[in-house]
Amino acid sequence: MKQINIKALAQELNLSVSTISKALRDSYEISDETKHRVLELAARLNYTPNPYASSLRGKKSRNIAIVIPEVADSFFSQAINGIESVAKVKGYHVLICLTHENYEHEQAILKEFQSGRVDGVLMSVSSETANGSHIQELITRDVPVVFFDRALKDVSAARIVTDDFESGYKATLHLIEQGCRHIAFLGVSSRLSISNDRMAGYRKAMEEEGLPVHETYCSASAGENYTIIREMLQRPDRPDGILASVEKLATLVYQVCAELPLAMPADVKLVCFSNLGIAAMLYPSLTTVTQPAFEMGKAAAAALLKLLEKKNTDPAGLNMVIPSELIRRGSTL
Amino acid sequence: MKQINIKALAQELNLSVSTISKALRDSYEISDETKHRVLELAARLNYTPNPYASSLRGKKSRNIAIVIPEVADSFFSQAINGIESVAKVKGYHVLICLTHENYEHEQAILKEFQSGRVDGVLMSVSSETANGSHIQELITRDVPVVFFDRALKDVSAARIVTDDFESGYKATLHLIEQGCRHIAFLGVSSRLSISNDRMAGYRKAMEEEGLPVHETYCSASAGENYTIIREMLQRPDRPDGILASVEKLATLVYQVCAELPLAMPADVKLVCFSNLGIAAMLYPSLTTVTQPAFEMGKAAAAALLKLLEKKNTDPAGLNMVIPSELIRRGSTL
DNA sequence: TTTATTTACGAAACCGGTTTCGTTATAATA
DNA sequence: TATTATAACGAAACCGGTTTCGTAAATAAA
Repeated sequence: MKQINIKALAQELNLSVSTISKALRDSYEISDETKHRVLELAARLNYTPNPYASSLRGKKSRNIAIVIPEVADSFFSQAINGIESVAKVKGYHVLICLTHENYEHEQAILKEFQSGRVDGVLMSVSSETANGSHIQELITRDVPVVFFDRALKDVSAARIVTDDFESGYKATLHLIEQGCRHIAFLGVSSRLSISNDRMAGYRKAMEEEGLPVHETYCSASAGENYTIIREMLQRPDRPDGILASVEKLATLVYQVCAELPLAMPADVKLVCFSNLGIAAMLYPSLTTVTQPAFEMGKAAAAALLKLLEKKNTDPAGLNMVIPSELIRRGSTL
Repeated sequence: MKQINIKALAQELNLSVSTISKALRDSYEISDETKHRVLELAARLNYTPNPYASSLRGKKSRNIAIVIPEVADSFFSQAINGIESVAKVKGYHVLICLTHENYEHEQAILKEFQSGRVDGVLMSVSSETANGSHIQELITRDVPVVFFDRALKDVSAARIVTDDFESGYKATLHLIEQGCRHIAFLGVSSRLSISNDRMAGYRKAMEEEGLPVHETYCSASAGENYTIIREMLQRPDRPDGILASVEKLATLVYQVCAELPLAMPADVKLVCFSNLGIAAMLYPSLTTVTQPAFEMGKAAAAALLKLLEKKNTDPAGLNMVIPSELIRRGSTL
């Protein structure tokens, strides 16, 4: 089947391609009657404009990218829905790009974006990302970037985050109140603001109570993390409380506890940053720090669109901190 | 910052744009020395080709689309990873488009694809989708489509599915063996093959045992589904077994049972089609029919790429049925 | 030496919209 | 009536790569 393009419409109506283009874009130069004829024919022939042609000429793709570590995570999948909900009404398409927590992947993806493939980027950096030169490079080339959740401190871009420090602090206090004395913090990366801030909140709470801090970093590999958690819980001085900074780690704690076995919450209490809808149906039900994922996605997309629409906006003015909620459930009670 | 394009490279090296283009594409027409100079400069200036320009000229976007109802679902998020893993090695980009189980959304998305935005489409149709004219139209315009998991029977396209009938049959037999007599099937749509086939397997098992069938359709709205399930479980003749065809419904069953309260598995036993990694940590742990999501994604992407590379391939020859696995856990034992 | 090939490159058309800059009627104003 | 403004449209440049075709110089074959 032959693709119908603007030229085909022009021939059919005995008009020029420029007239068709203007009619489709509702230009004042075209009479209402002609516009009507063009629109009618376009609808009848099921005409769909070639997005690459307009992007090439107009230097605008009307695409925005979401760069995230993975989709199989309740926070990210809900954030995607939030982003998509605002992008759609503004006529933007969304490209989802996965880094799989890998720095090289992230670099390669952002490098590609220098080509003009997208007008702007929403990102949550990978746990391996140590510096933001690849992000800064993109911003230098006039592709605005908005961080959501996982931001880098050495890049000046808008950031939509939660109150990570306070959440870490409150979650730790909650564990302490429930009687924990050896509380371990499971982070994902020493470079990540979310991990650092949550850990700082944890550390403050521990130090206020004069308790020793145990900070452990996990990797992107579920297998390695399993080993780390298992060894940690097998030691004689094993923790009686765990604060896990990402959802993936909570599953492993449940698994290891079931295997050893250790009873939750009697032997070990667990709090996890998570947006899992079924947290309440786990055994025991999981105490979570739940982030406003959908709202964060919406806010991040709104910030990016503001940057795209008015170039002279100060990114720092778009920063937002949206509070998380500590939901106490069986794993700590 | 000025975008560097092929013309900039040409001026810098005192060559023509065609020579640069050929050098970058490793054409035999260009001497090794010139190629080397071009590659070196391109790397030094961080040149990234404009994908829209090549797509426009070449009529190939090297983009494939994944059209699915949602991302917040363990099956789809794992399938995405499978698709992405094969697309990446073949140099294709992946666009994820969400229908939110809405037919109009799905139609609009596919209509857009008539523009040449993507070279091919992988899709799992929405639960509202009753007929495949929008899909057929796309295929007519030479955009190949491959179904994965949720296929439409009236569209002739390659389909990568699981053994839905057998899975439904086995899951139902399992419930019967565990003593259930009033087993309800929770489907998502009477038009969907997965729902129909699973239901047919359920019906066969029930009829073989001379048991009455109870088929209920749920919608895309969690609120409505909650009401449906709650009313079903409050009736005097409430089911003592449930076979849920999608993950979202299982969560609601847990919730309703906790509220009424009904004990699982004593009062109600539950089997659900799901890929949730934490199914084993639920209370009670969830008996699942687990699909090979990652493998299905890989197979679907491989089939699509085969269609893209050799036009004359028969779609029907690419069909695959990959078996699911019934994993017996606490909710039925 | 003459002719045929090969090598290495450039000019220009092309992809399909968008936009600028005419141009020709017609209407409005002086 | 002469002049200006306006309405409605077309021709062509343009976006940045890709590809076809042509060509000059170097090399090989006759």
